[in-house]
Amino acid sequence: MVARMHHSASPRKGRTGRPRSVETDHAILHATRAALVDLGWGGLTMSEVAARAGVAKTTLYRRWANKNELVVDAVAVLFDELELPDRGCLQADIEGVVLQFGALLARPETKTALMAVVAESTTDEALRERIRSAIVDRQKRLVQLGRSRAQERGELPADTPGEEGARTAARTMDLIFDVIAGAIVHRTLVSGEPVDAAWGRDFTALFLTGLAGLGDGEPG
Amino acid sequence: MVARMHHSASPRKGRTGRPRSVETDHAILHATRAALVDLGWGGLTMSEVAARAGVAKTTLYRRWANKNELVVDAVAVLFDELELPDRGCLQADIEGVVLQFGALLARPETKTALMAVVAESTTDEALRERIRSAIVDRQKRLVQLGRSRAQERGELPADTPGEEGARTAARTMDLIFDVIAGAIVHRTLVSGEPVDAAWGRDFTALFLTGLAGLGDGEPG
DNA sequence: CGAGTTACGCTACGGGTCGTAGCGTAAAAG
DNA sequence: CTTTTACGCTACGACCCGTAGCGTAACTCG
Repeated sequence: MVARMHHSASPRKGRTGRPRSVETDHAILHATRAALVDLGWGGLTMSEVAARAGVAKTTLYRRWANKNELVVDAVAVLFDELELPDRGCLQADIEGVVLQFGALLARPETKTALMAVVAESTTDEALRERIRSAIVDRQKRLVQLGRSRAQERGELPADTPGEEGARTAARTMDLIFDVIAGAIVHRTLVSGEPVDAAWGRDFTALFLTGLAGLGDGEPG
Repeated sequence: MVARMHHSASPRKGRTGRPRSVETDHAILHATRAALVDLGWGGLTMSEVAARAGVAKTTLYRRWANKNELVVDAVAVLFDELELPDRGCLQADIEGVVLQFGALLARPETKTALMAVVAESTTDEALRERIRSAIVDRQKRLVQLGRSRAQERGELPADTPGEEGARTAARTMDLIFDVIAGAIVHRTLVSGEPVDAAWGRDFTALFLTGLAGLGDGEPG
């Protein structure tokens, strides 16, 4: 993890000179999200963000090298909202996190920004790493938590001990994550349909029992 | 479906004047994909595409209003490759289409372009519609085909007749589509991992039998 | 307190892209 | 040959990018 000189790793206590204003940090990130809502990704400019934040454009470039990194940080904090309260059973936990993530993606700033930076990350390795540490890892924690919680309840088989078991467990985690997050993202952004309670039930049913077991449930 | 005057709806036989060159069409779309590979979405410019295609920049703007629409059309033809040969059983059919779609998304031009235009489409309704008709609908046809094929085999229950049954069938189709496509896209673009045979098997198992039935299969 | 150090605002700049207008020419239909 | 449309070329104003230079503000250390 290379500690760039960008943004606030920590105020570096033994540091001389005028410190960076954290208020300015927040103002910039907030202005970025607001501009994202109004203008979308393509219409977003550094000048616009600077103007909205009441800050000189040079101040932006002292903290972020380009638009991509700025937007990642601006959006990343939104993912802190994600939580996984214990709802008693695996099905309820999944439905809960699906609706949460769906609501997060329904917000115009995340909707617009997330796919754009992911697209850019395909040709920018540093950006990909920033996205991973700032966003993806936070989501994955939830998957891990939900899975181990279900294992404690006996709803899922415990991991096979040993190196091989750890590998398959990791693979399963990755698969689960891609399926859940991918479906929600695709539903929201590509299909353009809302992730509501009904869809959350349908998805969870498919996810838990598979395609074969689908449609055997209640009609409502 | 508003018929824009853009690109080639059809040569309009009873039309006077010099016709548009279809070679120029292809040259531009090909140049767009090539430039996308080399420069990525952010680095792509209309001037660059025009130069690569050996065409005046004005010719580009006579056919496409902006970068987004050009890229959608340039990438859309790649989705024509998708097919669904009958592999005998539902599981094999799914694994096949998963690998196909994964291979398509592994190509740098699709990888880079797809998410970018989807991101833009969140603030551009016309672009969204263009994506839907040019890309999404082609994929959805495969889902429909695979499902009805499985129903004929008796692997899936037939649709309930009547209006209500049609609605739930449509909902199920949408759900299936979002889950499959979403997982592949997420795996490829966000997680940055390949959609290979092993992952295809794992995903299909999860998709068919659900999370509960996962891990009971063969260890290899 | 003053010296050193860093952050900030402001202005200005070269370089690049955008999307369009204007014009002359090329290729089709009648 | 006339009409109509497509094409290439040039030029243009508008905008954004990212940086340099400079004066000032804020904080630390001696």
